Amino acid sequence: MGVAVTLRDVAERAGVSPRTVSNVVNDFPHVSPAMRVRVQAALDELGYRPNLLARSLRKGTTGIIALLVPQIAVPYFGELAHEIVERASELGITVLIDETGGDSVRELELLGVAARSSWVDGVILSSLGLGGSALASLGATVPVVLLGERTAGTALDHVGIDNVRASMEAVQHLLDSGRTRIAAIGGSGTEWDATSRLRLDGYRAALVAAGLPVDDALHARTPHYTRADAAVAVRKLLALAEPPDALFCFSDELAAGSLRELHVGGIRVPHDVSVVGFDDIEEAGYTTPALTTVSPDRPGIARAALDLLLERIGGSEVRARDVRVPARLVVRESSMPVQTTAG
Amino acid sequence: MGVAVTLRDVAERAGVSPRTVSNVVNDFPHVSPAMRVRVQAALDELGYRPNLLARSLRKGTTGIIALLVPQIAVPYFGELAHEIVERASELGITVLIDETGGDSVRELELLGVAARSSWVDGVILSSLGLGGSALASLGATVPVVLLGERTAGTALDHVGIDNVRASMEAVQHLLDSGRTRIAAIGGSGTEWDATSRLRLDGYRAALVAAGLPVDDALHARTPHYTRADAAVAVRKLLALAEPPDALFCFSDELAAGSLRELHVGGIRVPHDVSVVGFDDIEEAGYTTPALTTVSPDRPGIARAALDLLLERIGGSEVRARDVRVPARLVVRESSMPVQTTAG
DNA sequence: CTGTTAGCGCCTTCAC
DNA sequence: GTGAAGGCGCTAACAG
Repeated sequence: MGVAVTLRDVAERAGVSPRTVSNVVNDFPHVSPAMRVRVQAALDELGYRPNLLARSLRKGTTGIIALLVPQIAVPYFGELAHEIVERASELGITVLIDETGGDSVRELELLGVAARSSWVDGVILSSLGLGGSALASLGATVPVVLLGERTAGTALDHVGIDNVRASMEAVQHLLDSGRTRIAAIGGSGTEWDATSRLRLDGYRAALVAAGLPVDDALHARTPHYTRADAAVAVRKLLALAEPPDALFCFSDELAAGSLRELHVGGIRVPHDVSVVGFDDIEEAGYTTPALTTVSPDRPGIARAALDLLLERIGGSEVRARDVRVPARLVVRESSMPVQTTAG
Repeated sequence: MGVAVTLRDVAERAGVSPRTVSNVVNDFPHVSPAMRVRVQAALDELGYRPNLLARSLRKGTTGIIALLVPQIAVPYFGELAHEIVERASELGITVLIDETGGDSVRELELLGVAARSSWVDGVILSSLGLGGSALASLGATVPVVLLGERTAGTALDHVGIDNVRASMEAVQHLLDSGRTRIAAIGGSGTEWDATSRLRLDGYRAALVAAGLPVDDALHARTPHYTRADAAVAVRKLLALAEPPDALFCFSDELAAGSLRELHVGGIRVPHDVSVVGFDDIEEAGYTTPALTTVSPDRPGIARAALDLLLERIGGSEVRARDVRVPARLVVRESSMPVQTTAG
């Protein structure tokens, strides 16, 4: 497995003390140029690579952060992870990704491990609904930034969008284009799905504001946020005596699944039914028809999350902050006013 | 940041030596039950968590492996990462994910860092085309398993599918359904895209075997494998004097982008043009029409990669192996014989 | 400016 | 069965 070249080996080779070699390696100021050259030569010659493990043990910090997401294969989380990895890389930080499966038990477990094992300097947790009480058991062990909903009360730094507002906007857009029977798709109805609860709130608020009735039959719950879940939901909605003329889906995957199911049912989008999604994943621009969706500022989320985390890691003790990142509605074909989409 | 409870703290608390505590923590055999109980009590009381960093430094192994992929947000890699993370988790291994951007320089750089910094016990590298010569500079520092093409010669363990064969099958399927002007989409034509070269080989071989001419105009290269790349390619192909009646795309994303562009151009799939993709990402089952695609056994890849890697980490010195994982063609609507898809 | 000395927290050979 | 030392490789006090 190759020979481990240590600092001492290099020191001996160069005829100096380990201390001096360390100074050169870490670019410390007070080293004479001549010495620097000499040590550097020995360094190169032996192909020295510092043992990061030993360094971390000594310094008490690793340069690694953990990113905990429900599922890395879910496009939204994949794209989010990409943003975070990219930004972290710029900052010289390595990201360790783990999956929680959206399971709060496993969420806490992983958080606990990450927290106390000293592997990571901090954690970014994209939680589906970790409660504040659950977090109490953790104590203030590692810096944690929460993504998604601020379900942990004000205990943790948080970065997210205004889901209620964004949902209202999306539904308002459907109302503006003349739709009146707008269905909502998504939300498991469990305690651990705070996000969908907020999106549902926004949906209802928009209807109420427009003076429309809130018909519970028009909300189709789904166990998860997948394309497959949407198929079931859409079939149910289409079977109603008064089927909807628009669908507000709580994720783009749900929307994509809905588009497919509508197509299978011979229902034209947006002619017969408009569809709006949520997240603006890459795929949304390439569905048929292209998907109108709520687009959160993902790079902004990554940036804010890392900024907050690094500040905490740096030792900041200010009380938990809540960063609101903008989200805007991207209007594409799936909700275009009907007359403009002859096709 | 919480108080770091060390082994010694626990030892003092229990009135024993650190050695004994260590024995209890690591479930060593020769500890008297009474002692075990006493130490365990102290352990619990103080909330001891071993410092994994120190343990790793001592043992020379971390229980962490690195997964290097071009882009985690690319669905295929996201889904692959999921399989690997899930399987690794079962094995008690943590996965550190990093992105190479498909850049061979960065690939090597990350590999080198991973190799020598002692952070990781091994590396799974999904490379777009790392050359064997490039690897020579690395030396046998860490165990590495290569995914994708076996571009590193026989220096490294490798897991992959038979791209030539799978591509031939896909094209044969198109031929069987009566298509004769079959285009291929994908491949940057650079040195670093071994995968597309093989898929192209398979495509050509199938045509030749069927006695059809290989028309270079029918191969549209793309800079990457994205949906956006496909749009350009499809427009080019449609502008030909004799446009194709089928598209063989080197990724599902290219296929999804193609479907969209064909739709925009008013071309019916599969009536006018059949489309086949590659990878069988989740999305493939939900495009309109649903996508026929080559489906590699992804869990099999994850399993094989981890098995090989763990064996190497365990110290095996056998010469590099090459595991071929099966891939099968999943036929969906986008290539159905025309008469059956009155739509 | 450079060398010496201690540990970071853990595991493990050696004794008892 | 348990205690006492030593060291994994590195960096940070403290001299000099």
